[in-house]
Amino acid sequence: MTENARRRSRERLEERERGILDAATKLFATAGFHATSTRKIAAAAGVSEGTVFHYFGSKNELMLGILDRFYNGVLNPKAAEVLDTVMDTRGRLHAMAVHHVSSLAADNALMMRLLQVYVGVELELLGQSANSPFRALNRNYVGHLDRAVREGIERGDLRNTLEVRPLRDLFFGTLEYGLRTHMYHHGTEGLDAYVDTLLDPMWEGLRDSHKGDTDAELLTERLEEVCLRLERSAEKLDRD
Amino acid sequence: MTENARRRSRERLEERERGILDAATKLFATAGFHATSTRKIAAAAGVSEGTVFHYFGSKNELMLGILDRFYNGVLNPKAAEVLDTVMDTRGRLHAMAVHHVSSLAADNALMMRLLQVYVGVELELLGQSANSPFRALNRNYVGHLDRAVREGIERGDLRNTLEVRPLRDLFFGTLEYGLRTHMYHHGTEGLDAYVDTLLDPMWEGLRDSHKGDTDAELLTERLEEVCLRLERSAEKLDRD
Amino acid sequence: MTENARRRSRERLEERERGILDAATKLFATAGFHATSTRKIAAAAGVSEGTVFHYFGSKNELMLGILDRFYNGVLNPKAAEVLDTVMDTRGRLHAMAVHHVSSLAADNALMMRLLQVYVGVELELLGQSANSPFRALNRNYVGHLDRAVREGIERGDLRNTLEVRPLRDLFFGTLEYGLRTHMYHHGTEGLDAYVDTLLDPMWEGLRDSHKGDTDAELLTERLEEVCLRLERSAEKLDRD
Amino acid sequence: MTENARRRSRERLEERERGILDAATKLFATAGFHATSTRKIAAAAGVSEGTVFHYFGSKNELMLGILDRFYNGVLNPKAAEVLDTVMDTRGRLHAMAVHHVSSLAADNALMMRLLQVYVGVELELLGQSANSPFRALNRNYVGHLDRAVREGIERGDLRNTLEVRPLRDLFFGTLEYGLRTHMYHHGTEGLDAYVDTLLDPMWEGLRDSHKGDTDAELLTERLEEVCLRLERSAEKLDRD
DNA sequence: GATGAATGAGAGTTCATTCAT
DNA sequence: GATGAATGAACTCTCATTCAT
Repeated sequence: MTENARRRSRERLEERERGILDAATKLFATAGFHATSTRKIAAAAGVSEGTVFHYFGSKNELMLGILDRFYNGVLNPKAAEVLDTVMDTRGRLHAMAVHHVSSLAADNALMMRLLQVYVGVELELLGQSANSPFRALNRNYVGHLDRAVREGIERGDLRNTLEVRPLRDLFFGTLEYGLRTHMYHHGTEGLDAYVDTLLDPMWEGLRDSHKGDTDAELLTERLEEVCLRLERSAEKLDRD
Repeated sequence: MTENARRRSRERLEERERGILDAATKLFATAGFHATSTRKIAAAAGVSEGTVFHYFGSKNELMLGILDRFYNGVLNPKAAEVLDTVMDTRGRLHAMAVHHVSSLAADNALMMRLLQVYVGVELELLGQSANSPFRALNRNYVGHLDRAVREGIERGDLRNTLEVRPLRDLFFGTLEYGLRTHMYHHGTEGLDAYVDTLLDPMWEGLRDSHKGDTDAELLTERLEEVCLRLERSAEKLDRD
Repeated sequence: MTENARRRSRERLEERERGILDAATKLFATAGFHATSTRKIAAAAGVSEGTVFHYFGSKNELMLGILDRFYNGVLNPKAAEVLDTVMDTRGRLHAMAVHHVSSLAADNALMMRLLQVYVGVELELLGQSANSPFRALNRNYVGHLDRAVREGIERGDLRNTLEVRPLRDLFFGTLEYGLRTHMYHHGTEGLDAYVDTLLDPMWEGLRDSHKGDTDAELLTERLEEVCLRLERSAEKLDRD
Repeated sequence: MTENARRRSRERLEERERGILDAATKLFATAGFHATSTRKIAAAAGVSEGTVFHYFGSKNELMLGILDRFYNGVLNPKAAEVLDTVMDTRGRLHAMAVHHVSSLAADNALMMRLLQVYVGVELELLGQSANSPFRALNRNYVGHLDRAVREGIERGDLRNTLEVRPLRDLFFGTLEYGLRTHMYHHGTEGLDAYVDTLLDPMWEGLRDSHKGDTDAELLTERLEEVCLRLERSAEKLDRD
């Protein structure tokens, strides 16, 4: 076999594998894991049923193949890039949030649903064993946020009382829940702006607020707000 | 049939229904929806397979029955009670958070897993239609947080720039994600304390931080209270 | 439910079970275990596939059900009866041999083939574990021959040098091998006569021919012993 | 291509064929025919799946290849040798029995199990057609016993009332059944001694006991045998 | 000659659901 | 009202075999 032929052959294999993964991703995300038969996947990928098992061994490994591709092909590379490029803490959190949300939302939110789907599957298949391959993938990815937070505290951007675990929960919990509800109502439209909206109060809760404010400035701000409300009340009374 | 007999009979029915719900709840949460056959549920509840269908019509309706009992029997009553009893905003958020988390964590985290489980199921059965009975249950429950937030803003406890939707995401997203990771590592132990840890940065991000640092701020607060009273009066006039 | 109805119901169940066993017996014996699908069995028995599994749980248990019915329903009862009725040793062996062979040969030799079939199946499924249910069935049945032999020796009908294990091998090995070859050539025709042909030399080898020894024979024995000793000496020299 | 190269090439082919046969023999005997996939055989033999089919065409032909090698490579040559070397009937039967049993028992009883396995397979594949290649192999081998018996009768060593077919059944049936039970309990240990134990009563049933109706005749006979044996010993001593 | 990717028919088994009793 | 036997469609997965390379 010539060198060329071998390369062409390997490309064909990878193309098939990709095709099966694509089909399975779409179907799992659309209809759920259990409602998607291997037959349907094979048909959607344009291969025979046997081929699916030739490539992935079992339906579960196929699911893991999808997750693996997503974490190691999309999430991790971009997260690492963000940390290498952006330096200020707020910018990092923002970039990671946008990246996280938009990755999950890509392809019509396939992956987001897929992750939800997988939680249930994992429960049935693996209990919640710490050795689950999915846990490993996730642990790896979450490490990027940890680094951003650690360095943010070192630089004095974040309160030094923050612990890393609650922060993970605050960050990913908010983003994923928020993504879910936002997409439920508006799809991917305005998603980036919504991430900002979510990040604002979060940032307020995280940043080291001792930096910079003077009492006078604070006071002014507050008084202005009170005025505003009083004016509104006055208007209301006027209307009646 | 005497009145007594009729009552006894009705009690028996309700007891059976409860038994089936209990068995199904435990099994679904432990092993997942698909991995739990109706046969197992019947066996665990000590009834025949046919009886399960007599009471619930289908496996899906059984699942909905579980969720309904949980929302309307546990979540909603307690949430309403919190709002009626506790008045200050931070206390309300705290009480609701603790309530939410501990309800989900009760019975060895059965319900938490169950909700996860259900997301996948719903996807398979109903797509993501807005008419899903589960959505209705959830919408209803989430309303309690909305009220707490709305009133918190009115009182000036929360920034008036906050919108209700992102807040829901921040609140429930953080709590559920946090509950998941906490229980994964430590079970229910130290859960309440962990809720505090999660709530602290959240609160910092939500509360109207201009309150209170200096004498001037105290003065501001007094002004705000006056403002609030005026607002309420205005509303009263408005309603009448 | 009336008493009558219950009985009728139980009869129906047993009839179905019998029907499935019959169909499976015929198919397994005709085509082999692996070449017979559960689908075919269900069709032959006139029930649905699910029903087969309702009654027997798995294909293997179905096989065991067949063997159990054969051993406990046919072989054992008749063997016990023989031992209770016939008293002289030769008659017993003869009756048991005829019974064994004709039971195996009944139904167009279904059972004989079935046993052959099963040996292979058992190998694949159970290794050759001593706990195999099939071993238990067989051990039980073989006990009848053991008894006949033991009592035969006690009465002086059989040589008292005979051990029970080699005897089992001689008896059943000859009969089954013989049955196989006979049926291969002639079917069941002349089977009983053939059993006699097999039994004759066997009996000669088993019976206590010393009944009736003379002094001359004793002398011969002594000569043989001497001979043996000489031979051994020769061998020793040979080896050195 | 040079002569040498051609030879080397042919050797490689035969080596491969042998490798596949060895692997398949071990796997079939260990796990059974159906439980052994061609994939496993290929892996065990260190070749690709396609190669197995290049050499043997199908799984069944592979099985036949194994049996053929066993009969024509092991059983037949030795049986022929026995008949050419040993002359007295009892010695011949004994040598053949030991040979038969120990061949079957070699390699951890692989072949014995294999034959059991094959019976089931044959049933499924070929029905019981007389043309089966396996029958032919077996018929051929059994011929050796037939010859020993025929000549034994001619010499007056065996009763002239014996027919050849029942004798085959007695001989092979007892040996194979006995081998099975012996190995089940004790493996190959003490196998030769056990063959003697089986052969003793068999011989008693087969030999012409009329030789020696009178004591004098018996005595003569025995003495002749002793002479014969002594002569053999003498020859042996001579050779050294 | 050797490979191993691809096939697709068919296997055993499960399961929610029905309905006669 | 309660039962549980009966169903049959659908499932995941295996496998001997083929054939382009």
